[in-house]
Amino acid sequence: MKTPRAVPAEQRVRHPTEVRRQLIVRAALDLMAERGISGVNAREIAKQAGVSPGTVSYHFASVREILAEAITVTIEEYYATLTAGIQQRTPTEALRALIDALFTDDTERHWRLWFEYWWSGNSDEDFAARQAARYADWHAQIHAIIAAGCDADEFSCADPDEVTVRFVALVDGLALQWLRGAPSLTAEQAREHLHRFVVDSLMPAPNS
Amino acid sequence: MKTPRAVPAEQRVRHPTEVRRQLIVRAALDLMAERGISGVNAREIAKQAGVSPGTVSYHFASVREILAEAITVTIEEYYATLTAGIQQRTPTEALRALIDALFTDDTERHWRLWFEYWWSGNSDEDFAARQAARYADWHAQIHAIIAAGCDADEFSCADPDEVTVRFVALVDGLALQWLRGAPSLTAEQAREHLHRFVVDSLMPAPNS
Amino acid sequence: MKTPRAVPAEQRVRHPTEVRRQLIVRAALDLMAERGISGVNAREIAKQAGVSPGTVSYHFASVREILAEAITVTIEEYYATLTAGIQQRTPTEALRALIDALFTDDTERHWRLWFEYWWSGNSDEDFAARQAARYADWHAQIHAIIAAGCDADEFSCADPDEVTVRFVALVDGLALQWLRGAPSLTAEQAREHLHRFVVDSLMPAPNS
Amino acid sequence: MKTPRAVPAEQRVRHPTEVRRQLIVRAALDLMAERGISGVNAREIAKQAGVSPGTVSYHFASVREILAEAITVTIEEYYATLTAGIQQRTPTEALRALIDALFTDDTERHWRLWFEYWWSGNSDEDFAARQAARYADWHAQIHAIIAAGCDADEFSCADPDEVTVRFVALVDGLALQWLRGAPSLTAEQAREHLHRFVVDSLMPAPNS
DNA sequence: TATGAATGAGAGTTCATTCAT
DNA sequence: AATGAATGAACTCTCATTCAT
Repeated sequence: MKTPRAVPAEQRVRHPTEVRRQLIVRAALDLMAERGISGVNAREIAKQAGVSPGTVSYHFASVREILAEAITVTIEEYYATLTAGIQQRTPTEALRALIDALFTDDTERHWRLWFEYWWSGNSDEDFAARQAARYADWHAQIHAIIAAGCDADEFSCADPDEVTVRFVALVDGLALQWLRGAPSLTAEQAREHLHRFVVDSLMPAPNS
Repeated sequence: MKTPRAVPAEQRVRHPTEVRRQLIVRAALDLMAERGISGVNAREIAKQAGVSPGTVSYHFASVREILAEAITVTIEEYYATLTAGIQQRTPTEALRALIDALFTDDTERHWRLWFEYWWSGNSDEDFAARQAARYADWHAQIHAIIAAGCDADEFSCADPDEVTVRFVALVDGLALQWLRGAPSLTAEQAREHLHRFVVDSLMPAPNS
Repeated sequence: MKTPRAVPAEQRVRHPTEVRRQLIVRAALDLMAERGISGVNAREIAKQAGVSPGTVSYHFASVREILAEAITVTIEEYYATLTAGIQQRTPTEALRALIDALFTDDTERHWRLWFEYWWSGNSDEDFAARQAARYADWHAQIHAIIAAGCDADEFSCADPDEVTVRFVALVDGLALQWLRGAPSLTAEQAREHLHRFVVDSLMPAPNS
Repeated sequence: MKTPRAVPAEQRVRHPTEVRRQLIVRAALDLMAERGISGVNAREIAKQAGVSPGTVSYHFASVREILAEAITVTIEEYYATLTAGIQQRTPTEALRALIDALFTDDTERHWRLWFEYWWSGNSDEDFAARQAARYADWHAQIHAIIAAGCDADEFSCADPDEVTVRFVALVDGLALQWLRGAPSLTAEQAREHLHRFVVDSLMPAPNS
């Protein structure tokens, strides 16, 4: 998860723009995870990336752009991880895998960056639109799994829409408590709570 | 050791420190609600409060202190409002009143400031400790209502702790979706969802 | 040597201007000795004196004036101490007493303040004139003792003026090394050096 | 996170850091000599150096650092001048050359800056350590000349250590009187006094 | 493509002084 | 005589951005 901090300094390499952009974005991500968004500035990004401030400006129009790009990358990677665990399983297994992937030590960084960035006031319209779409996707994916489970009689659900909203809200709310750290909720506890929620809401006692 | 300036005075209004501090905090809150936390600075606070920058520094040691104070005030007021609606009611009525008070246009500002400040990295240890205590209070209050309802046989609940955690997480998660604005959840929908959650979790069908 | 830091705060007393001025000057001296001249400001002087900033401004036209007054007081006291030890003695005893009074732990504060203030750029013409007169006095006093010793055949000196200049310069130079602290010269060593100087220059071997 | 400004550029001159640092230090020295240390600030240094305030900050971490560097340069140059006149001479000639180099109109600026800075409270530990070493060097150099003179029978001295301390103190004390300007001692008189001191202390009448 | 010295507006903070009370 | 809230210019330092090389 940590980008190596290679800073040759003497033998500076020329990279195609896309490669250099990625290196800079990775450097920015490391800094953001370490010091928080307000602790990141152009000079530090340049130093972390092993290039001069001019190089950073050459490849990006502004620091804002770097941060937005970095957050986008973080979220893409996170969703890719989540989605990867879902494919080709029964709905029950899919939900279990999803919940287990949501809160891990690896994902804490993603959640933290995401929350912090969201409220930092740095997001522009373009970015907001993309994230809204991403969030709708996430919502739809949960809904699809639940609906499939209902269809296959794995789940017994009166209202899949209702359960979806509740599930998504619960995920965000538990994440918040987890990151906030008080009254301390561990990643494991958050996962267990979600598993219980699935059982309670979608798998009622067979004799009822 | 440099010669200082004269003071025109015009129409100086004098206030006791406590009054002036409150005026400055209110000015800061207005700015924070309008422009976000990163859009607030000492000069603007002074202008908004109708005083000179020196006056702000006279009453507060730092801008950070103003922001922390402002957020504290916001939260205190919000919790006071919530708590006011709870007293002297049956548990069922108390929960209903609480939910209706949680998401209103008035409270949006509180939620927004609260989230933004939380992630801004401006909070110090002292502040964090106070907020953790406040959050624990909130948790305890919900738990008390639910437990009282169970004791009075208004609610039927297997595990009050479980329900409390779920309720609190749901509140935060719905608030997040509401403020985030995508996929747009209105305050009314959030309230309705919570009301349904109470019915589902605490008031099962009587014949069961 | 330390002014007590009485700060009643509740029961503030009214003092005649001269008394209040002295209290403020003493407070300023304590601060100057403790933190150096650049570490002293109007607010701190007021706090140390147990009065409000306004009171300081009421009694003094400027901070500069307080500092000048404070240094003047310091020097007056120092010279009074030096002079006290000289009266009614033989020239030899007078010089000995003088040298012993020059460098003591008590006088370090006086020297330090004096040097620091001298170079701080705060001295105005009025102050400079008074200090020049004071310095001429000091010079004359040394000269008088030496001349008296020569007249009384206690000292054998070819040129009293010459010896006076050398003695005065030596005093200042040793003080500088002492305060500077490197290569460490103690107060005792400085005194001994001056005593040897007196013997060398004014009391040659009787058989020569 | 605020939008920055454009740069007019006009006639920007670019220098390697080391060159620019020296130019800034020279500018600071000019100001210090003219207005005293307390009259120097970052803005003025920038203006004097013909650069923007930002450029000053780019090359130095703080104003303090500039002042310390400036004083160091001053002292280095002064000692270099003194030392230059000493080499390859007899001890007698060396001392004469040294004394003549000590007090000249050129060196007044060095003495003044040195004294002023010493008491300004701006010096840090690092600086103090370096200056202590420099002062020890100076002491050692005087001692070496005197000892060489004694060995070569040019000087007749009972105690070279004693004479060294006295010589160094005399130099500082005379400098103080010279710069202080009251009771006015000229550079020429100071030099003459030191020459007489050398004759008195190290070159007694041949018949003794 | 990459550099890094240069920019300058603006940030937070300090502080001697004023003046209504 | 004493207060202390208020002032505002001036301070040092930051930093995203520019541009000649």
